Amino acid sequence: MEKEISQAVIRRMPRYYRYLGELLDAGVERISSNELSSCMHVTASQIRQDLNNFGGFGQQGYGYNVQYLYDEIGKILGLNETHNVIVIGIGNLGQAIANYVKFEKLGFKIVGLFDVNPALKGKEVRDIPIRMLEELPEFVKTTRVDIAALTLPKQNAEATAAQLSSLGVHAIWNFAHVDLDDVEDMVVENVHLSDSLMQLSYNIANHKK
Amino acid sequence: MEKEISQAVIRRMPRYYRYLGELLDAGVERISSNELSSCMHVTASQIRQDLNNFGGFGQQGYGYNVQYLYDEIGKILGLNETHNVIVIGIGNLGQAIANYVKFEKLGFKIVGLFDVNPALKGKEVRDIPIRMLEELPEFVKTTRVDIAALTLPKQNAEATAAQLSSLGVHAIWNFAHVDLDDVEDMVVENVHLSDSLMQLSYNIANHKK
DNA sequence: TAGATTGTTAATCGATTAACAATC
DNA sequence: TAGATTGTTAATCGATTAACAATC
Repeated sequence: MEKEISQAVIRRMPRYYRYLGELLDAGVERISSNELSSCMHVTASQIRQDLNNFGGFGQQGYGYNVQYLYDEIGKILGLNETHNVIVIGIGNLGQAIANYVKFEKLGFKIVGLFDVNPALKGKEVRDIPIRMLEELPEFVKTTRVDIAALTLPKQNAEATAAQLSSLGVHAIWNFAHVDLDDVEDMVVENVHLSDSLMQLSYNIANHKK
Repeated sequence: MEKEISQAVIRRMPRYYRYLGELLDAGVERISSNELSSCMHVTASQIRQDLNNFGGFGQQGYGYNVQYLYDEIGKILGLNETHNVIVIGIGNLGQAIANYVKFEKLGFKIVGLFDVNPALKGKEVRDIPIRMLEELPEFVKTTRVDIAALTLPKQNAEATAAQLSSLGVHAIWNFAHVDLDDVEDMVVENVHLSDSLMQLSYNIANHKK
């Protein structure tokens, strides 16, 4: 890979993927950057620039083959590989994620659930038993874990992240309201729900009438 | 308000708010943009630029008073007002949101829960009864609703959004995996969890070793 | 007053858009 | 071949960083 691709581009890729999926479902075979532009409300120029970061997927005079482009973007996003996911912190949000079937369709498979609350021990979510966090080191010895979803109180997030790193788990989907940028050798994707809600609140207050 | 403030700036405000809150908890009274810069991993220049979009909150030679700046950012984000929130779609995610106490501390109050599934009718989450979606028009007549959280299948999202608009609810916190940009007179904040997961997947695959 | 640090202007950098030659 | 539409270079726009005068 020559040049680093900006996160601004990466953020748009899943959206392309979604629209192409819908076009596929609708039976559309080919599409031009211009047509895609008008349904996605982005410029055709941006679409072509974004895609050409990864290669030339289109054909002059024709446009893009929807199925082909969909598959290629899937590969770019790493969706050709299955990802094993564990969820740490089985409160409401942790359960919601464990239950979200949609993720499995994208190749993200929940393989383990962990909590520190003994009352939850052995309970199941979608046939997956809740284990105690202390069993984690043992667990990762026998099961590959690609991603840990952290849905736990922020007080415990940093220590857990550090432990995960030492156990060889190097990607975190972080729902705890704390930054984990400092963790050694870790890829982190943050979902800060309260930040999102505050943004909404700002935009409500400053909505141009 | 003179010039529009960019969403890039707005996105950073909740993060400032969080760090200042933590400094407050730690008993810190004043802080310079430089100190804040080093703990937040952003440039001091950006901090000062961001803040000065909204006014001069600091003092030369002193820095910023933490409590004052915290309060001011809270006001900027509209957190001085209480927001009444309804949740539409009481699956796992809807329940998780209804249960998330943290939001109440920020002034977001869950006032109603709605679903289309009759089996849920009358069940309660944190003392709030689940109502049928058809009761929504009646409900908004008696209760102010500032924000609707949409945690429902994407098939129903667009129609529900349109209905909300017609009922006078003009802000949506959207968890459905569909874009709602076209809805008349509506402020939308999207939380696309699967997009976020795909971004993580990309960054795992392209993590520089 | 001297030192520190802001608020703000200017310079740089990067991302988006426009234009067009290449080519299917 | 003519028409369409890409891939890509150049132009523009906006956001970030640097610099410094203002001032507490």
